Amino acid sequence: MSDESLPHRILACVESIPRGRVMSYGDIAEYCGANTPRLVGRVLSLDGGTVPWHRVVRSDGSLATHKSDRQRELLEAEGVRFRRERVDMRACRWDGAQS
DNA sequence: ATGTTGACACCGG
DNA sequence: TCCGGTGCCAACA
Repeated sequence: MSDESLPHRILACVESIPRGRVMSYGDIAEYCGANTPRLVGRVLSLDGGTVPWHRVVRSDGSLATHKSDRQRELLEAEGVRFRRERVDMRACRWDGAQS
C-alpha cells in the first residue's frame, strides 16, 4: 500500500476530501499511517497550496492558526456549516470512506 | 546527542 | 464553552 512516501500519501488523502467536507489532522494522520498529526500540518505547510488544505481542520472543528480567516472563507464558499468560529464536524466530517 | 519549534490532541478547571 | 497546561513526534540548528 505504501508505494508512495508518507508526505505524498498525506497530500493524496487531502486531495481525496470531497468539496464541502473536512477532515481533522489526527484523522488524516491515522488514515495515512502518520505517527503524529503535527506531521500532517508540516507537510501541508511545505506543499504550499497544491491541495485543498482548507478542508483540514482541528479535531474540535477550530481552524488553523494563521490562515483561519482565509480558511473560513473558502469553507463557507463550499457550503460547510459553521457554529461561531468552528466547523460543524458532526455534519461535515469525512472519514475517507463514508458514503 | 540535545534543545527548540510547530497549520495538533487531550484533559482538567 | 472558553482557557491553560501537558504529551506527542518529527524536523532543524
